[in-house]
Amino acid sequence: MTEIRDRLAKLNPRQQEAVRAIDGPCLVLAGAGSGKTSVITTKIAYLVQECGMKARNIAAVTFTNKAAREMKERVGKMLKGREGHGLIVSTFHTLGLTIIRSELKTLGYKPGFSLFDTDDAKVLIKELMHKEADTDAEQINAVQSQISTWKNDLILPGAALSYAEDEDAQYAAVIYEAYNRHLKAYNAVDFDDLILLPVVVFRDHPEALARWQRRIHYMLVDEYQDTNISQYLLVKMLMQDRQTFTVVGDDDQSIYAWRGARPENLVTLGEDFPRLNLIKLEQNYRSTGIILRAANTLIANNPHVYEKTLWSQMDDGDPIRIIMNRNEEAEAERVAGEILTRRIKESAEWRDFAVLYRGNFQARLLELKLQHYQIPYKLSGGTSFFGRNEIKDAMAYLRLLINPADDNAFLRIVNVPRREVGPGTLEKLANYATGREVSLYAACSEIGLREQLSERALDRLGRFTHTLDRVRREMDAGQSISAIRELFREVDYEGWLYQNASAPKIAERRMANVWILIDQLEKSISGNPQEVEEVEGGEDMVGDTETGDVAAAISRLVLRDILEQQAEEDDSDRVQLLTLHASKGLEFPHVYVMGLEEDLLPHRNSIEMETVEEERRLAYVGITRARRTLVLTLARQRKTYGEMMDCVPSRFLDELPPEDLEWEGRADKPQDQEKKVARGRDAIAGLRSLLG
DNA sequence: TGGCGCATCGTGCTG
DNA sequence: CGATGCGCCA
Repeated sequence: MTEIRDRLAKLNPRQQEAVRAIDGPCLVLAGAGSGKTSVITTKIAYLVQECGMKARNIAAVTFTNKAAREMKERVGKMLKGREGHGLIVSTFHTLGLTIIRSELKTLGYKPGFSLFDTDDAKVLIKELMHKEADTDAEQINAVQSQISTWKNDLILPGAALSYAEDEDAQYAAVIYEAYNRHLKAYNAVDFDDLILLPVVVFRDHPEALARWQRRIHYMLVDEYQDTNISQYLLVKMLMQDRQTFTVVGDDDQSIYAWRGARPENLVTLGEDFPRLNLIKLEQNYRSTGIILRAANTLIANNPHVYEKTLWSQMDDGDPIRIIMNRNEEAEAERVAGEILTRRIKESAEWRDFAVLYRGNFQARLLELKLQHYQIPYKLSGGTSFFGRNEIKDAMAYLRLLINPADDNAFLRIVNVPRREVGPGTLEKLANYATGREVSLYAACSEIGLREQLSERALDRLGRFTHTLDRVRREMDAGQSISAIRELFREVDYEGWLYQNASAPKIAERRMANVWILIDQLEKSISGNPQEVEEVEGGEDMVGDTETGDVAAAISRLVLRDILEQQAEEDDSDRVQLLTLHASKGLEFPHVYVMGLEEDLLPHRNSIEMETVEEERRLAYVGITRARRTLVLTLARQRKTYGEMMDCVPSRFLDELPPEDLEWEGRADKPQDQEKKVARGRDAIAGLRSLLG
């Protein structure tokens, strides 16, 4: 028996059916813990080893880096030698980036384009809005998220302008148009463009689509319920001719509607591909009977398109414990104490425990308690590294080296460290650049600028651009990383950090962060030069010069594709602290979910927006992460914005089967009474606010 | 130009 | 309560 047949034999009948369905479109409705990752990874191996398909013609797409990494690892174990060569396993965004890189010319972009993260985009939108009127942060956020929504829905500025109904939408559409225009001038794209632009280029250039259709013969999409319209179209376009794909999803785990996900894509798929083969995976291999029952009971409160009932052969296991605490500090204390004792009792490892919560801020108190007990933990979702000013500065330097048209990067660092380039100089420079229709960087070396600026100002700008020009030449000569390191020394970025920091230690730390970033860059360039090969016969192939690799690596840094790898390698034995969103796709023997309170889970915004169903799915995701024991905690009082507030237990607690629950810290009847009164009060307050 | 102090506001989730 | 941001003063 071959290895793959052996592997297949270990799957249950439904899973085998899902693996074997290779001739047409296939939708696998996979409940939590039903082994969907096994199905995807086995299917990839099956396609290669049993069906003779080349790995380079297969693309598996996920939503998170973590999921992509895990899948790569599992497939890597199955495919031997060069069998896996050229296989694409990546996030939607990374795939989009690769497509854009291969179709640059068609799209009208230049090599070395910048990738703007949400912060970069915000800076640009803010500037565009300030030209119109005085604006506050809230308006900026509103416009930014509106633009993002349009891009996710594949609505281009022209369409947005003509469809915009009210004045606000009209205004947002005007900014949208200007925003896109500026991005293009900066030779930059944003996160949403990574999906949108491939769809647009495929739509407008059939030969580009054909190139990629020749490259990808079979597609597998994980977490399909999380796709937005643009992502769905991307898959649909690539697969419309061959109709050979497998998408795996679970509408009960759709928790990203807030960022444009369309779980109804599960239904649309059946309409667009009538031959669709629908396979349900309903056997759960993960959780105890009680945990699974609780999950089923909870989610039964939501409407369903596809009915599905998870079952398991596991024992009932321990009851679910619900621990009510005096306040959020007692809650954190309790969770830390629980983990400490339970680890001994169950002779478990630290890594067997996960603490899940709604918002990252909830982790702060817990961290203190864990530190106090000297419990090792790993905090996930730390976007903090890229939020740091020194990292933003460093990224701006890198971007400007690769892409001189990136005015945003230019403006961030032209005077960092101080070069005595003030607002006056910049305004004149900007006016001149606008008039000449060139970038700020290019404008610096134009003769005409001499009439606008003083000798001194010109000299300062010149020194800045000459330094970067020289570094760029060194990079072209193949000395990228050492040239970059030398650049930071030469501009004395460290000195600037020391000047600005309140303590030398802080400056030291910040400089170390910059070196970490550059080390990562170096590793990723020497480690895997081009993760995905370019399409064959692509006339617009990205040259694989070293600067090209640096450019690609920088983009991947922005996508957090590289740095997390580092964190993951350090898979030491630690308690995992995660948001509920970040926990999707993972499992742990012992799970704690904190803060089961109204306004927190469900989140208050979701109550106001009447999207509590998504919060219920979020709770469902949390519950179904647990293999053996599950503990839900809540606080009677919680400090919000520094003010003590009374909390009401989450409605989701009432939706669990009471006989499987074991309450702690709840005085029986009177407490229930109080709860009802409080909830009534809440409802009245809600009504009042509705009536204005 | 820089440093400090006060005020304001938020704190849901991701690539 | 904390972080950020702005404005005022040196």
